[in-house]
Amino acid sequence: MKFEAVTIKDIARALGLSTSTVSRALRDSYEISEDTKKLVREYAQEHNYRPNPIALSLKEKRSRSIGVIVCEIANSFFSQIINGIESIAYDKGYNVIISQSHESFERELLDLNYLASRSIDGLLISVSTETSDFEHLKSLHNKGLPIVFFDRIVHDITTHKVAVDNFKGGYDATTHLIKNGFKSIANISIAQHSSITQDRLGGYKQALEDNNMPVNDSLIKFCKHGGLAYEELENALDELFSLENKPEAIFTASDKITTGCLRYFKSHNIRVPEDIALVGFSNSDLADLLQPSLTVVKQPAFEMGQVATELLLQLIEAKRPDKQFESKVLPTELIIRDSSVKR
Amino acid sequence: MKFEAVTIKDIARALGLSTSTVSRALRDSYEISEDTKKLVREYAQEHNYRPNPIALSLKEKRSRSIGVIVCEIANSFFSQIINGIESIAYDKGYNVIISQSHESFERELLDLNYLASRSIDGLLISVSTETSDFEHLKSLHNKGLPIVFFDRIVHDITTHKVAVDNFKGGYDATTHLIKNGFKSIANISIAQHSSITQDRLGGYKQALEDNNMPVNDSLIKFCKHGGLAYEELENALDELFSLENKPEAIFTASDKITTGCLRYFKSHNIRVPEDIALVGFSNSDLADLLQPSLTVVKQPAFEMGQVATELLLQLIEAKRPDKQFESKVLPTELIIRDSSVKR
DNA sequence: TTGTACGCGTTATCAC
DNA sequence: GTGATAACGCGTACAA
Repeated sequence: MKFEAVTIKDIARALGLSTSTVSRALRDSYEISEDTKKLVREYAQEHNYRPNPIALSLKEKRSRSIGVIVCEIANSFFSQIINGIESIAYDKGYNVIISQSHESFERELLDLNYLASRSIDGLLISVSTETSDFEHLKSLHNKGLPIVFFDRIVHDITTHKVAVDNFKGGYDATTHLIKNGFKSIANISIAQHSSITQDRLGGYKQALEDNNMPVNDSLIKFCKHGGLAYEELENALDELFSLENKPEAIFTASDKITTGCLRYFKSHNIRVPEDIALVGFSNSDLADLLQPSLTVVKQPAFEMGQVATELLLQLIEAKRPDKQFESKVLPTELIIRDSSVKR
Repeated sequence: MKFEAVTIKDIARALGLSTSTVSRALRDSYEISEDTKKLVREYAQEHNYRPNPIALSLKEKRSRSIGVIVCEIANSFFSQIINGIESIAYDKGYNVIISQSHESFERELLDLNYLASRSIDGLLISVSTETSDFEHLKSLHNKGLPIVFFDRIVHDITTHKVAVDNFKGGYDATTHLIKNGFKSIANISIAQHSSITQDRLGGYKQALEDNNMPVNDSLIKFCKHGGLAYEELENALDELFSLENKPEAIFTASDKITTGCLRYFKSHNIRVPEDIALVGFSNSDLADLLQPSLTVVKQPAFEMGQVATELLLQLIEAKRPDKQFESKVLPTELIIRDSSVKR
């Protein structure tokens, strides 16, 4: 803080002691007499002494802050994750510094640079949809920066990872559509190379195969930029709806894309589920209140944030570099509502 | 970062110079010869030297980080605000440390304590709905911590403040309902003492009066805890619907309360707007996709975050303590959709 | 039981 | 034009 805080030196001067005595008294060292301790403690209490975290950081070569990079804060899924991150970090006395990549690789590089320059002790990251080159992360990781990946994983880098069972999420959603009688089922995901796309798409394909249905590539669309810009999704949907074999249902693999579809349908007077059914990954609080209420694959976002943070802090506070890394897989939940059920 | 970063000392040793020379060379001091500068710059570049922000903080007695306290991150309105805050802070090289009060006074005290102990240079806060005692903030403010209030303002403390024209927002929403033929109009807000409640309720009352309609206190409800718990809102609605003179419309004064009403109506099979009309403050991205699409009073949240941050940084970086404080008032926008219009 | 001196990384001041 | 030194706040090895 800008205003003058009480320092150990101030206390020492006021009490006619040396700074080391005061320091030790405050840390309840066995070397200090009870009388002195009491004196110091009372003075410190009264003047609201707080150790200066910056001085401590400099000394200990750790900042007690962790960096977080997500594509967007203003997105239910990620804000719930951040909530989970904060809940753990706060308890352990760590700062959380949040940066947004806005799904841009370039911006992710800037963020990373910024965070590195802020001396973070560790990094939690869900890589941007554009990111397919991981050198920037590898380089930092090799220099010793503890990293934990969550949501969108980087397989190339060996460290802790936390995600949901994306394959099963995709499989369950697609199976649900099939069981409800929908024949041609489209899939819209973020960039093709993303780990979540790979897994969710894999589940989608497996479900089709298990039900002896063909996998039709013209029904599979990717939004390279994560559908952050509506136009991107609009193009994909325009293409799907101009197909001879129009889809009867869509499985969408991200929050933004899911709600974007609803918006497209509304503006094109396409009825859900009569004209087309919809199941999508979404953590929106409002899914039950939408028109129609939305069948979703929901992720335990809060827990994901918590688990990732616990792993990161464990990594940071480990005495000897750990060589055993975990890849935690959390369950998804299929919540069935009106958007996917024929009336 | 945990891993060893290159320091000025390292460069000095490697180049056979003194640390002061290196420091000056890097800062392009006129005292240093071009040759030396070039030598130092190249070495620094090559070894990716970054000044240690912690050491700088210690020296400059400023942390280049600002604290933010909001009730919740996972709320469109506040996540948009945080977006605005980050956009400015990032540009100016400041960290943003976010804490959530979860609408609890006690938690707000803890947050404040935590942030103060992290040596923030300034504070942006929208006080919790429970907060009616401002001594904790006054005390920090008096000690010299720059504070800017946004959204939920504290009038008792003289500093910069940023909010929307809440009175007009309430007035416009209520007037809109009146013009659409609704007679008995209820109002549900967060805690009565909150600045936004005062202003929005004021606008509501004024609109009624301007249209020669009575203000009926039994139609005015407060959610002391901000409606974070659904039960609180449920009770308020139960009471409203058991009135002899049931409301024909509701004006809700916060995001959580607005969508909570929709949820209540849905579970009670109350049709909107046939059985009851609804207009509420909300910044949800999904308001247009809800059932029914929601008439909202929308706030320029992103801008609010930006303006508040600009004012705070101005305060922090001011040479001499400013005595001229601004209270910025941003416009609200009434977006009319189906929830408030008789069919 | 208490005090002195040093180092963390940086810059400002003073000296040469 | 360059170097040595002190200072920011803290904890601790070493000295007394």
